[in-house]
Amino acid sequence: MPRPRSLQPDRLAAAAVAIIDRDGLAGLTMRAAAQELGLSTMALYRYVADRDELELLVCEWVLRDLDATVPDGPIWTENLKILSQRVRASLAAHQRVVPLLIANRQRCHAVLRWTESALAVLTAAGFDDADRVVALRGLVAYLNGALLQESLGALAGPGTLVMAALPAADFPLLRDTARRAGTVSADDEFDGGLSIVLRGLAAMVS
Amino acid sequence: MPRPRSLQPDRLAAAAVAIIDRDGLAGLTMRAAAQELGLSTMALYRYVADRDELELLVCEWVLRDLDATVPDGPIWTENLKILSQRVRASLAAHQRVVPLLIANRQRCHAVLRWTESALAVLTAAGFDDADRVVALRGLVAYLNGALLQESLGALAGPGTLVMAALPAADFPLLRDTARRAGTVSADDEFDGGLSIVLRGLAAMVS
DNA sequence: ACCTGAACACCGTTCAAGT
DNA sequence: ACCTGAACACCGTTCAAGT
Repeated sequence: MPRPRSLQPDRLAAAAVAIIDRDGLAGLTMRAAAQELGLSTMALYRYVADRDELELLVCEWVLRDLDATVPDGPIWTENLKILSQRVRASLAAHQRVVPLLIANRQRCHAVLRWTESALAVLTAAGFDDADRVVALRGLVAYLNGALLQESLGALAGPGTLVMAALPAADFPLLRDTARRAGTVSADDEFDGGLSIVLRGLAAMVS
Repeated sequence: MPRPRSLQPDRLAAAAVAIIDRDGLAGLTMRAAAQELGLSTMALYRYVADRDELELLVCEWVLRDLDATVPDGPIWTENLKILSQRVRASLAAHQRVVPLLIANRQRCHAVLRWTESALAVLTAAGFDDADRVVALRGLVAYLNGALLQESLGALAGPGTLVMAALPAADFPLLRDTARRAGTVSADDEFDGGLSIVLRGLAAMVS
């Protein structure tokens, strides 16, 4: 009579995410995850082959509720905006997972489904061949970069404060811009950058 | 009579970069760096306080020849393009350093000087206040994302091949786009994405 | 069938000692 | 003043053993 598994893969992923949210990416170790679940370290290897697989589990779990259906509004740039904001919303509560998502972007099923939908919007807008490749990769590059920047520290975080304290003689504009940065909300920054990319894409097909 | 230091900080950085180029980021350890230089591990701590400082040294070394002067061509988007391409050119031979650069973006002197110049171009183009913050961060988000994508694997790399082998029933567009991706050069991809962002920026001031 | 604990080959870093 | 080696508290993972 087989003893039932004491764990759902879901619970393992949730525990790992809880650790990341609490202690950061560096806090996620096989030992810490096992302890969070009240298991021995080696018990985890019954559920994942190695640490890499645990990280993939984390990615899928964080995006488990991501709506990857194609928005069908009349303006295609708005549809891309909706898709982009859905990703950001899913990650809002688990920002520090972002580096794992970038590393697993080609293996994570949720990401692949999202990408298929983004391509559907681009295709309907008239992109094809090399243009579609460049458009998708350009959008994804912005998303990855913007989400990563947010995950590494808020616009008003300590790094920006250091720049705000730079000598005015050497870095007048950077110093001034860093000071101004504190007044821009994270939402406005993301949406503003996204609008730049979307306007650039629109210029590509017109 | 003080014994002369057996090492220039430059040589330490160069050795660390050589390891990264050869064995990847994971290959860079304090022990490996010391061995590369024929020193004991602990000798390194006479030159850097910790591993973090070694990584900062790597960032400065890789960008040591980065020209951060402000291009003074008549078209400001072209000037931003030149600045962006200079960064990519500096990193071309050391792509795997990119994650370290992103992590140290607010401490690396070479990055700060570059950013000051990018801001000079944006300011001359008429950006100010919150618009300038959003414009800079949008451009930097694209650059970071694009350079990181390149550093994690070529457009024609194994990850793309996996996507090209996806089931046509579930991922028709992604599969097709991944197949097409192999025909787009890394240069064209980067420049194409950059053009999207620059056109979007131009639309912001007109 | 599922879980555990010891052990191995690694990390970064502290500390006391050598020349 | 500069460098070394042992040691400590960590990693991920292998393997043999327990129930």
